[in-house]
Amino acid sequence: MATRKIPVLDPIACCTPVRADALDEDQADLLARSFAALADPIRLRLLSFITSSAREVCACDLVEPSGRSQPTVSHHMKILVDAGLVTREKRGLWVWYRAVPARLDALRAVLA
Amino acid sequence: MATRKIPVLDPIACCTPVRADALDEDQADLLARSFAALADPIRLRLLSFITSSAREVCACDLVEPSGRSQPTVSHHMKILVDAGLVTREKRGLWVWYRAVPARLDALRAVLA
DNA sequence: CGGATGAATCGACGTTCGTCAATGGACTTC
DNA sequence: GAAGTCCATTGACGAACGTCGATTCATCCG
Repeated sequence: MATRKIPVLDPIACCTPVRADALDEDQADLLARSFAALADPIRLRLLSFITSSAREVCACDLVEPSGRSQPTVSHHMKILVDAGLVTREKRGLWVWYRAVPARLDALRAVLA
Repeated sequence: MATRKIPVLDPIACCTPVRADALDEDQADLLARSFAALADPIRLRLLSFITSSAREVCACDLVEPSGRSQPTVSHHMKILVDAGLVTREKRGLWVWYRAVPARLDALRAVLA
């Protein structure tokens, strides 16, 4: 397959800020999906656990502090990964998550 | 009543960015509510209609371009107002909405 | 007062979401 | 290869959400 697999990232990074111009339906739909990933307190905390750590974070270190079951945490992490806010890397038996600063920058730019 | 009626605004403006420190549950809850207001394409478009206009916007001018019924638009505007992103002012028979730039700034700061 | 108008509220409906227990899959170790 | 560990997926359930038609509320104007 020759096609790039990052269909969600670019349209947001390039679209005009909310304050400058009215959004069309497609832009609004993409952005809404991104903000929806941030619209849950558990996901915000999971994200902050990762972003506030200098490097990456193991999935096993997210369950206990989040106060949710392992399947629930896995579910929320999938949503964050699908939104492009976090990357997932499996090494051996463990999974490691990293933040995607550029993605946060892009969302921040939309609110300018 | 002597109590201030802006319980949602301040805690967000003063909380630390997601990238710097882990959020506690209360912070995460407040922030999630704010982002949830942005997590719907109709609301994002309604907000952009207002922010992209220099001044205020009449409620009657939001129904047709949004493509939703009047009760639905009213419902979404209430959510935006409750989130502090927009102010609502009734003058005579019409209702006028204004953006709250400081609120967008505060949310932007959280993603820093 | 009485009719007209713009917007909020209500009631109902189908859809999506957050959650967990149970299960399955991938990988390591013995 | 058998047992064990970590994580994802499935299935089910109640709660919350988005939507609209009908109604109510507030305001203006004869």
